[in-house]
Amino acid sequence: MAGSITDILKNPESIKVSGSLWIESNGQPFFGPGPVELLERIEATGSISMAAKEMKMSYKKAWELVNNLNAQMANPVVIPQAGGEKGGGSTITPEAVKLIQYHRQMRERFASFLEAETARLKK
Amino acid sequence: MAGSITDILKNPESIKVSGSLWIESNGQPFFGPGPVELLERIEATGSISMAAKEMKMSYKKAWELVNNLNAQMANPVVIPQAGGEKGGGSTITPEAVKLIQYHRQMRERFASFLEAETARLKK
DNA sequence: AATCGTTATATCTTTGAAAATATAACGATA
DNA sequence: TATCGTTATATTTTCAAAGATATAACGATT
Repeated sequence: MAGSITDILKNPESIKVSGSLWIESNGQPFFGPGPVELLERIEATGSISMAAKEMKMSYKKAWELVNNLNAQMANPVVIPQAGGEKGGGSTITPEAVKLIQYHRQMRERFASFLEAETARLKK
Repeated sequence: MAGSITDILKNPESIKVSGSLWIESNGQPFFGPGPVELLERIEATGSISMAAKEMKMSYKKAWELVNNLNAQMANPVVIPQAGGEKGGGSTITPEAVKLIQYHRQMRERFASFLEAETARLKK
């Protein structure tokens, strides 16, 4: 529409509003898109190392994410076991499932917000 | 409230939803909080180098931001003059003012969204 | 033409984060 | 007790982004 922001851009059709969303605790981010996917893959594979490999993330980083998550929660979201049959593994707790679900819903609302902002930009 | 996400966190009172917002063109971010502040300071000081210094940003980076902005717009947002009285300087165009205003309003709406999400988290 | 502080650009250096590598500890199973 | 693949942790290496530095070009004013 006349008078919109897109009018003053060189490539009006390729424009959109984008963003990122996360949950902070103690002033620092602890639960964004990365940890969500990691938890989901730990649930699927039963292993931190396999989940990390699937995401092409170093085991170290994955382990740090898990550790940080557990530290912020009243009860752990991942139960790791070093040693045992097949060398060990990790399982996620009901709290983790709850977190994942919540984040997914939140992201849907955020996606709507972004779409609305992108639409607004053009009119 | 019982059953909320905050119940399963170690520090429920310090939790909040946070995020970042920007405008993309051609798939890459070109207008976020940094450029906004830079444009505002160029307007105030009449100089890219002074604006950069105020933000403790290298002149190089500031110049790159300005260049990138100008490249994405149908008409430049910053008019630079090398040489002249006092060595030169830069002014911003009405298009720049429009962009700044729009981004400010957008950020206010985003702040409301984040507050609503933070509130939702706790109930 | 000499001066000024700025814009414009190239090049070198730093440095901090990510990745890669290595190694130890673990515990059920056979 | 030997094996397995995992968790747990430290150390080293790599690499790209940021920063620092240097230099040229610019043009109104004097």
